[in-house]
Amino acid sequence: MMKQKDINIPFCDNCPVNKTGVFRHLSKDEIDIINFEKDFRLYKRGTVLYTENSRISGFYCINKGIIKVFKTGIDGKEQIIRFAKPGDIIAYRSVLSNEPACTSAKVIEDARVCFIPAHILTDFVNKNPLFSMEVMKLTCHELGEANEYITDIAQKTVRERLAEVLLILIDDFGLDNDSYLQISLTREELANIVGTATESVIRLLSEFKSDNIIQLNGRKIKIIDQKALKKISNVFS
Amino acid sequence: MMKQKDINIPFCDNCPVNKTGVFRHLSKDEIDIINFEKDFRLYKRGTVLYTENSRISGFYCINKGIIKVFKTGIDGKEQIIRFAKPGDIIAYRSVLSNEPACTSAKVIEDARVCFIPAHILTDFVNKNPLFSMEVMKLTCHELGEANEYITDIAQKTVRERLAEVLLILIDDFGLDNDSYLQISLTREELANIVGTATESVIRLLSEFKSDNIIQLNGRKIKIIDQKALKKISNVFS
DNA sequence: CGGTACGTTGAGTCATATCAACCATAGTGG
DNA sequence: CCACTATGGTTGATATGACTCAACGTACCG
Repeated sequence: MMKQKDINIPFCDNCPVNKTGVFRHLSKDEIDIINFEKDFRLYKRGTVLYTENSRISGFYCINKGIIKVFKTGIDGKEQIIRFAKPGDIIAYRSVLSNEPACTSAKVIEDARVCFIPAHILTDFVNKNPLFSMEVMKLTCHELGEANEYITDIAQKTVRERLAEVLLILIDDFGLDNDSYLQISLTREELANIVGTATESVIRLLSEFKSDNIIQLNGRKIKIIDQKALKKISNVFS
Repeated sequence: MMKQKDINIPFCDNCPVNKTGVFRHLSKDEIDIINFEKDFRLYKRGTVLYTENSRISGFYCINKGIIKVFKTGIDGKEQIIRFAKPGDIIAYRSVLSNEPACTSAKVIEDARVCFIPAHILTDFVNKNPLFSMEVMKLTCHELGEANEYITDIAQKTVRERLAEVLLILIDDFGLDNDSYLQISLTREELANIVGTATESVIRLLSEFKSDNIIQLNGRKIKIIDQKALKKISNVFS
């Protein structure tokens, strides 16, 4: 226990993740089990957590930082499927369906991550219906988002999608006091979310800039006109 | 009970669906409950089972026929997400996540369908861990497929995707003795899977035809050279 | 017989990908 | 300290895949 304190391992029972996330219906005892069995890890930007087609012996719970989850397509081009941020869990799909990972995961922003052995997830799912239902809801929610994504990519133009991606990023990571987007991505990464070429993202971003919708400082993107983005993206919500 | 026999309602306990599908771990008693509570329905081609954004009071189990599950995008253009065939269940996502449906469902080929009230699904998930795990696996599997789909649409050309869709249809619905694809779709429906314009599908199909990869008899598609399709689609499996 | 839905083909356009050159920055090693 | 290299960003020129629009053919149906 001292050791945990020494290197600043987060204790599960006061981890903010518990209050809101998928773990919210676990008992004190169950949380303690996770706390005991989990393996805490620090990852620098660029580190790969796991790769496609590999078998994984557990799942990851993000305490801090940002992870990108992606598939590798033609010519090794990455397609970013989603981001994981504090409170999110990743690789659970592979554990539950007992299949090899269908995605890879890489650190975007230095991260603190807990690795939790697979048997805990399956045990709890079997023994705790409330938890099970929570995991199910999470999966179903992700499935719904994936379906949305499919429709968008299939039907919208790159321009529309880029605007939409910016809106999603604003939603997920927020803006700081100066309206700067709180996640920093390379142009290539942006392209790999939108599903387009790096050059196209660059061109469209500078178009948005000349239209006074955003401002650009290197990788930092300042959002000026969110309404305009909504209009471009064809999202009316 | 006589009534069931009269109009040919399938009994759940000898429904082939039980052996392989998500229901395989239900007890005799549980199956009986479904059999008692389910509502059997016949649907003609074109019938809509449910639509996007509606609340659904249960889920559907397909006994016969084919259903298309789709989202409605820009200008009402459909994006087909998947097909449901005998043994598949649909709308369970909406029930489990307690969200409105994120898709619509329409009959492609005259269907026999059982409608099962929502509470049965949630009850069984809560009480029967094996069933719960089975549902979870199903969801996770669909999620994996959705991710695959996203990557394909984002990175492949229409030509590649059309070839891949044909392969998937062969996999899912099989070929008859004359190598004809066992599902009949309009050109527009094909386009709505691939995520392209109807005209593009038509042009590419006749290209495949002149390359002796397929033959066309109206909506019937005869598969001549599956290897060529694999090559075109960039799938090496 | 007209109507409706589906299929086909052609022509023109445009968005986006590709290819290539170039700049900026930062880290590396001699 | 200076090449050296790698990585990321930008811009321009060019090519082309795919969409749109439009016309027309076909088949089935009441």
